[in-house]
Amino acid sequence: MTTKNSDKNTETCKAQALLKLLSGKFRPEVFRLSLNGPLRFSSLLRDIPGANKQSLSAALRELEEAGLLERKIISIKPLHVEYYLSVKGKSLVPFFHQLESFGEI
Amino acid sequence: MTTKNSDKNTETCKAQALLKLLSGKFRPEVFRLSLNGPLRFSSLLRDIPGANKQSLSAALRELEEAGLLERKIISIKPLHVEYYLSVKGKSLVPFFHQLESFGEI
DNA sequence: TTTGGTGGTCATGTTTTTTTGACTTATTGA
DNA sequence: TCAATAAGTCAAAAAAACATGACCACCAAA
Repeated sequence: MTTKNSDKNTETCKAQALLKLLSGKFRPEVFRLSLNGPLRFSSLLRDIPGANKQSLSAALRELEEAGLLERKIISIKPLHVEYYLSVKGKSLVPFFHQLESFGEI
Repeated sequence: MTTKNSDKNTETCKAQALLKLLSGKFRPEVFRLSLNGPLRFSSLLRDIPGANKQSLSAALRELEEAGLLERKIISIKPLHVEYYLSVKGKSLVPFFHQLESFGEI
């Protein structure tokens, strides 16, 4: 088939895009922290060592754009925003567990 | 437990290190191409679109240092080198397949 | 109408990664 | 001895990622 090679390339590109998305700064931390429930921007900033607003913001935005996280304004009083794993995001959980176990090989 | 958090951090760090190793330029391609059997430097250079010697060399060296690839000189005629997946490398195969399927979500 | 809290953005530097092009080593065959 | 081929290395430039500090938007209460 002539499509075989191009299909494979597409797969590789997607795998690479996903890998890149997940491996950027603070992304694994955001991911793992969000396993325990919804997260607020300020708490992430506090809880992730060395995190800064700009990178964290970029991480959250990109993960949201990829459909892995969802963003929800929960209060307008002093303005609260929550980030939580989408269904798609939750489907990556076993992947992360696998990754952590591989890390120990 | 006080160890719980540090354990998780260790896991994250290891996962992150592995993510970095696997997500670098051309690494997923090298990985997937090597599923079909041993690879030569020049064929990788040909088959991976946009690949350049330096980055490819770095990818191969790092994957070898991590124990995922093995390097073998197979001929001394015009000097041939083969790269192939180690046992450890092969153990990552399902992980990559999972990644590729996620890429399509 | 000024202050305070939360959740950001923007412009600018700095650091890390990747690319590029010239050079190297080893071996064979002419 | 000289060219050719495979598999690289090295230094420098270019590009991408990341960090920093200043600033903005929104709303409420004082």
